[in-house]
Amino acid sequence: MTEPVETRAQRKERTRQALLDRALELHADRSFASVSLREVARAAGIVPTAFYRHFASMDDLGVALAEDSMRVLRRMLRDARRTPSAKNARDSLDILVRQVRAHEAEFRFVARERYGGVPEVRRAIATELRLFVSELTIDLGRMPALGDWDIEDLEMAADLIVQAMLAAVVDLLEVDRPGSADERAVIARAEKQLRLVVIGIGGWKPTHR
Amino acid sequence: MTEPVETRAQRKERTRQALLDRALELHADRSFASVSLREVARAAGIVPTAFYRHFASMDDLGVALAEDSMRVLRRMLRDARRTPSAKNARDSLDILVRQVRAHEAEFRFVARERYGGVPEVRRAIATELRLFVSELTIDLGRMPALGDWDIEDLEMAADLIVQAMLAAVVDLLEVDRPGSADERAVIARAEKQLRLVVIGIGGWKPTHR
DNA sequence: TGTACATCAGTGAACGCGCGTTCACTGATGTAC
DNA sequence: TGTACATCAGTGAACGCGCGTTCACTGATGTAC
Repeated sequence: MTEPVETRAQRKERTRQALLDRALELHADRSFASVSLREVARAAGIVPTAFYRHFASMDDLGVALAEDSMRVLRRMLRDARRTPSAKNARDSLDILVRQVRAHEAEFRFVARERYGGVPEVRRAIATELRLFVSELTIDLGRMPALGDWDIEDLEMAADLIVQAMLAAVVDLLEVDRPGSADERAVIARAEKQLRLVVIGIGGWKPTHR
Repeated sequence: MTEPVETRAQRKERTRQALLDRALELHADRSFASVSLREVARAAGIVPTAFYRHFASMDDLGVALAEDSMRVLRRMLRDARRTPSAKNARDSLDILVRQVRAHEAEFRFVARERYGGVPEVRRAIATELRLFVSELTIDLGRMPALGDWDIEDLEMAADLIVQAMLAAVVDLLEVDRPGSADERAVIARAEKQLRLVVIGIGGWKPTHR
């Protein structure tokens, strides 16, 4: 008997990942709700009933997908934090665009299912997005100019930035050709919006303290 | 023979409107894509096959719904324009909140289907939303302080305002009890965000001219 | 005003299809001794 | 190292269901004369 190249657990994990990957792919041009369990199983090369060895339902898989996708966003924030130049709008946008292009499917999932999805998926994304805003809030609070801001004001500014950047991501995903004039226009606008918010922050009168 | 109380055309229009209304209701707690033709027909009190007398498909009905819903948004902008005090953030938010509460279903449709919907619906909403931003851009351009702004910069600011306010609408729709502390927090944050953008606009250095 | 015909919103039977889910199973991998 | 048994990822047949869509129809409303 030759040693097995893969343990049973590894093989199972590979199938699970295949289900997630194929589901994300099938989601590219329609809503997640319209992707069926049978389709995903077929695409992953297993029989429909074997799906249940990995997820209790498509909703369950959707939640896993939401968590995986948000992990990509959070990693991006951590990257940005490690890049000292990321304090200026252009470089921050650069990081964002690079991440979006490297993880189109994940960003598309978050953008599309944030509001349109199954309640369970929507809740998972909302939770993760709130964590994301919290992290950004803390980052903002560390900036010397913002040290005396009320926490609620900081959060409000972080939220505005996240909303604007997420909207830019959606536009970016709808651009047909990366590198086109359309794409440059979207990036330029997002950069201006970011700068506009930063100017607003500079002129803001903190609520109290 | 007594005179008919309603002409055939009027009756047909009533059924058509019933289909739209019921579809919007059924959409309240799930995605539009998961509302079936048969459900809508059933709710409107007609047989499934009679649906085709009014719309070619559910996608077709969805586009009609998108147009109707966006009409509500545009009417709101026109209302705001007629209200002189609407130049301050608090009063603008007031108008928005009142409109959202008066037309929850329509706002919910726009918010949820903007990204998640069937391509055709998404395109319809995107088109109408672009028109909406254009109108707001023109309004901004009329403000004396902004007379020398580049049109692209104005549009960028209008877009940021619309994105932020639409995000506030979504939060508003997810608040369970109108008038609750949650609702007041959402409104307060949206108002601050609007003021932050206005401050940003005040400090903006126009691109050229 | 009365009659004959046209229009057309809504009916009801029927279809084939893909869906999620159940169930008893198989056979390779893993474990205990 | 070899044997006997347990585990469990994946199989395949089967189910009932709601779906969108077709078709020929009905009967009230509308129109032409």
